[in-house]
Amino acid sequence: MSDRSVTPGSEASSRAHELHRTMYTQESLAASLQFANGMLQDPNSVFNKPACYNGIAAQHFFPFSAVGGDYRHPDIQVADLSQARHWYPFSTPELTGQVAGLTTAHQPANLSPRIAETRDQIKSDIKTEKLDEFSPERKSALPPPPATMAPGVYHSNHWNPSFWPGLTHAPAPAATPVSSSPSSHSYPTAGVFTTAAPQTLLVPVQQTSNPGSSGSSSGAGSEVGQSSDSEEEENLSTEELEQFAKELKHKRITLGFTQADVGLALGNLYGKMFSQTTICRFEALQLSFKNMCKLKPLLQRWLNEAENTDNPQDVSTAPNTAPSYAAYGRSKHGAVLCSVRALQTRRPGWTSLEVTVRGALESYFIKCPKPNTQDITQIAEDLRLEKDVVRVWFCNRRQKGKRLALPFEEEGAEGQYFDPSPQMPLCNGHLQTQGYPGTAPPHLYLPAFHKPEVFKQTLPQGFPVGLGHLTS
DNA sequence: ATGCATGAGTA
DNA sequence: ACTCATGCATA
Repeated sequence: MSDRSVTPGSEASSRAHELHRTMYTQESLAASLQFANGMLQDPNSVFNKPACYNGIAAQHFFPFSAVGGDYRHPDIQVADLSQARHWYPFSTPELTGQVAGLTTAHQPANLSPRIAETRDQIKSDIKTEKLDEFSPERKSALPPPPATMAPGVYHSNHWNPSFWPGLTHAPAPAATPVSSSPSSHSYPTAGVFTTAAPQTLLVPVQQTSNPGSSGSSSGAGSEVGQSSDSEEEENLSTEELEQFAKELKHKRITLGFTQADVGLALGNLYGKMFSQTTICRFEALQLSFKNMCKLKPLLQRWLNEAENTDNPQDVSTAPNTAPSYAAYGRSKHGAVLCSVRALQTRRPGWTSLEVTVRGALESYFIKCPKPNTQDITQIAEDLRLEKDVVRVWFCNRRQKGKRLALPFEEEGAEGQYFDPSPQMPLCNGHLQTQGYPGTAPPHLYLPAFHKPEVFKQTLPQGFPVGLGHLTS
């Protein structure tokens, strides 16, 4: 423990300027009854297909949140709604308190995803609600959300479709109807969901398609919504995905759903839950193309359902009685948490690196994005961190790098972007701090010089890229 | 919205 | 040991 710098809040300052508008606590909510048995399968096992895409070309991230930023317009009222929905106060396990199987009836019975009271009210309550929202009736009869979102508020000028040149999509096992798909086996623990509480699903899962109303979505309407059971995102274009992401966000907000709602709704509808994080990243185009393609059909269908039903909440989380999503999250060991205690305990392995440490890691990363074991050991020693922490940090940094890689490129420039995951030789020689032997030829990996903007997003605010002890 | 983490699949 | 998909915890 001594080698970890646990400094919660250390990031606050660096990100504060970006978070000023996010005044809410994480939106989160209860899962639906059918999960009460605590058998949530590991999401990863559901879709994770081998899909041989390796190397850097394998995964193309959308460079940045093309959608997200559009909602920051102060003059767009809806923006508030994007954060709003907190009718599910139990964002945390401790509040939910319920563990699968222990109890399933503490959740508000009829949580409507509608926009509640006034935004002001919502905001003012946010902090306090966490503690007093066990009242079942609360928000059960919220008025429908004002669908006032102005079309056209989305401009993702930033995102350049060309980031996914010639991508060979990835067939997605996706959107498998809860109970009758040939590919239903894709859901390992399908059994749990097959019963997907028919009652909570007022909308026929198999329906389909087409929703005329939501059609906008992929304007091309190409892939999705076709057949309920086999939505293979074969020919999704980047434009379609981008468009869909916008549409999803827009409509989700208009309908009064939070990202967490959507994630849970997918679980209710299709047996595959997703976290707020994933939905957020989807909307922000921060997932790999392949992943976007995989999720799109599910989201498309949810959207269709949500739009075509009179009771949006029906396609929502139907959260009445289940433990929060968190309760089903993977524990540090990949197992479903099964005790209140566990739920209330903070993740043991969580490491919060100090800003300076992060900066140092960033510097190391600039010099060598892919340190070998020895490098990692060295870095760990230098920074007094556990090797695993360092290793994971680099893994995540590389992953993140892919998302930040192409923000400013224009069409046809794909080849020159900052390559975040080069199969480059290890940079032993670059970590000179300790002067340990290195053999790899020097490779220039100083994106900061090429993409200053990228680093603005990466480095802690005000952090000097060049650390003193890091001779470059 | 994002940092740190897990775990499956893969090379 | 890495990539990738994904999520908890937190800002």
